[in-house]
Amino acid sequence: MEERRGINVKMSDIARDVGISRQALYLHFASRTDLMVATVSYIDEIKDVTHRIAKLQEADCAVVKLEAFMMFWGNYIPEIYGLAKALLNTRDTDEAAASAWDSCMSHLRGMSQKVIESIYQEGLLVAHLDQQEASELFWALVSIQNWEQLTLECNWSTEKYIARMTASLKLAFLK
Amino acid sequence: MEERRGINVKMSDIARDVGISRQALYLHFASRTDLMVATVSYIDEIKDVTHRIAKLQEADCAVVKLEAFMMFWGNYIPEIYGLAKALLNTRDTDEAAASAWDSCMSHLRGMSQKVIESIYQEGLLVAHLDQQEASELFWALVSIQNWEQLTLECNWSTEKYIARMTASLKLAFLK
DNA sequence: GGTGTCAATTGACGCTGTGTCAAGTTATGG
DNA sequence: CCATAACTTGACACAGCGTCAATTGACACC
Repeated sequence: MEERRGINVKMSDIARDVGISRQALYLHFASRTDLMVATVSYIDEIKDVTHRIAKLQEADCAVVKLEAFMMFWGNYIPEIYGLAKALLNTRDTDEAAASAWDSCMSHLRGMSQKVIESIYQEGLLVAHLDQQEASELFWALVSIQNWEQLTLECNWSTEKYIARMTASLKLAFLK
Repeated sequence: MEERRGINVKMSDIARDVGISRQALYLHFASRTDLMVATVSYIDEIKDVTHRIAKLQEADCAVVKLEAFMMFWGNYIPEIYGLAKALLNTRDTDEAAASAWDSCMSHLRGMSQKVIESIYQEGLLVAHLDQQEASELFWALVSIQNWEQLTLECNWSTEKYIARMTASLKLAFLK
């Protein structure tokens, strides 16, 4: 998935790489979507995502929290991009893939909300957006699709992505 | 395409709607991708897009140009979203669809560049971004995927999208 | 009225990729 | 030695795209 950036990865490819027959994959996973969903959970566990996210909450001010979030997220996306892309591609034809994606996205949405809430509580949120609007916009701006466009199509490095995005988010949301 | 938002539209569906047989579609279009590409051109022609875009250049200051662009673009996306989505979905498996999409996107990129250039020339561009970086970021922010996320998933109205996005773009790019 | 052309029709087929099924093989532990 | 679990092979159904051959119907032209 990561090698091919989630595109053109067939069950037979996976089986070959793993060293078992295509059919044997179905002894472990009910479907292609099921395999992807299981992989998402596995990666979350492996990379200790829950813990890393919890640590973000320790930031002592909103600006630091925003910066910490972008540091985490900007470095995390490249690690999961292929799988995310594959899930995204499957989403339109497969209900289960759609809800798996939505579930991942709602986590991200929750994180955006936390950041915005923190900004709001320090009285730093720009006047023209309420908390919900700001969260939603923030969520859109840090979406994987935007990362994809900036890094893969515009050749931004991870560092550049993090730096420019962080700066722009500050301008867009902080008074 | 628009009805179903570009998802699950088969050649047989199109043929049935048009009132001819599936196979007859291939007398007019070499492939599904070819049909979509032809439709893109058709729509561009019908909606007089080139003309509407040219008019944007008449704006007499950068801020007005940015506002005019968002007015145009925010109202235009809903009209072409289904087709765009279909093209986007096909992109990963079909080279021709990919380059058709890229061509559309490079138009948008050109428009972003024009807006940013205008801002720069009036000395209003934020200091932490050069012209190219700003264009690329601008392009990402006004992407169809962001529109999709905000309007379809967050239920923003077209007006809300235009208003909030315009305001945020100003904050992010103008001194 | 006959003829040629063009658009469309029907029915069949090949291809890819997912998912299923049945029958047979191999390794391991009791 | 046997039962079980994990895996294998080969075959098949199904959806969707794209192709092909044979046929039909309408229309213009002479």
